[in-house]
Amino acid sequence: MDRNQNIEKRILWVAERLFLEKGFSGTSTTEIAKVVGCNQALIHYYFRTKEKLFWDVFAPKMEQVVEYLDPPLDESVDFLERLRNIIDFYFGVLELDERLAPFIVNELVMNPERWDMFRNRYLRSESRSSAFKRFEVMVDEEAARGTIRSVKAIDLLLNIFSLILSAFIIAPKGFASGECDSISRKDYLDHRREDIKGMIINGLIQK
Amino acid sequence: MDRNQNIEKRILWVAERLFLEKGFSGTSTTEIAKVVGCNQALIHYYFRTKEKLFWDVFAPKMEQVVEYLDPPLDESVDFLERLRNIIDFYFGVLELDERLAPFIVNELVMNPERWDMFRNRYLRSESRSSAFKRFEVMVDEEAARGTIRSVKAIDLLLNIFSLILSAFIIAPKGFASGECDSISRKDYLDHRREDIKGMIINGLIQK
DNA sequence: GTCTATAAGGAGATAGAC
DNA sequence: GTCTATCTCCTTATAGAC
Repeated sequence: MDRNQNIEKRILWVAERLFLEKGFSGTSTTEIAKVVGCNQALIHYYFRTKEKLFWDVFAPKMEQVVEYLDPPLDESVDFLERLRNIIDFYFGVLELDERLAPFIVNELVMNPERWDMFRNRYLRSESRSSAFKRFEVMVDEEAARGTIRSVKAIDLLLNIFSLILSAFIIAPKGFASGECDSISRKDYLDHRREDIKGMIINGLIQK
Repeated sequence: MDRNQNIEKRILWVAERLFLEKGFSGTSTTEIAKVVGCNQALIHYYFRTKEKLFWDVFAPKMEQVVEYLDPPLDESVDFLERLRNIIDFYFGVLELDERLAPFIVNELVMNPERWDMFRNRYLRSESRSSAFKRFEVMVDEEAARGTIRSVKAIDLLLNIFSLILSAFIIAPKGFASGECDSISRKDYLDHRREDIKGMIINGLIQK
């Protein structure tokens, strides 16, 4: 961290780190101040409340994540390859910062008010639903052509998100009872990514 | 609640409900006392600390969940049918109390010390690992016979747990952006259970 | 066994000096 | 803009009367 940045930015920077690591309620403004190297009153001078600080920290981050919800759809490859790319893409987003998945589940999904706010701010937009519609059309066309079995796009997306999110939530904690203690986290995640792709693709292929 | 039960049991009963609904840190001993109808000091008289109360509440519940980790394996039906039964079984366990999945993620998986404790107490036992070994042998045999594609048992289990847990975590909050607001929660869960079974089974069938 | 009272500490937030 | 001091509230936990 650059100690010469202005304090407001340093507060944002530290708050982001602590919120991600210890959660919102697990982080006190006092602690943020201590790490920043200022006093606790200054946090409130700049951001008034802790909740507002939270949104000031994560609004830009969420914008960025929502950007990612439109993965580049390379039209030159077939549907299954496109799907593989999408999975790689989402997985990659969460891999950029491994604290992101636990954060999303804990602070957004688990917290009704925050989730509503997030949903209204970022998921209800025109571009959002049209992106989903495009995906839906793509899946329906493919099913009609008989290259994949008939599935609803929403179910497919839920399965994909479930598997990817869980890879970062469940697994790091050694859900496998010692099975993945010996291998590195990187290897573990690589393995999960490939297995999830295999799972999804195999589940779609027409028998 | 039977108001005539002894207070110790009523504290356990109330604590369980509040811990499940509002999480451990979101529940104060003061609030538990208020609901029980006694004073807050009594909580500490019986359970000494809040953390000990937590384990006294959930140890029996965890015993029960771990029991369930050995689903009845009906040897008279084929492997895929057995797998369907297993998925139904796990899904049913979480459906018994829908607050259980969020609780497991929030209080156990997300909390390193608790997870270690849970793991050491309940998952590292002899019967636990031998149950997994039996499952592993079953999967390996089936793959060798060629009825399913070759998968590692641990990957299969991770995928199953990921999908089931997420069904209770992600979905209730309307991940689908309005898509599942209109249908009942029961319908939603039924749909997810069937879709997950289809997904897993389809992903296993040999091409 | 159950109570009141209170200790001891931490939280978020604000007032006001500089 | 940054500080100290403080307010108010709430937490877990304990001491001691009954």
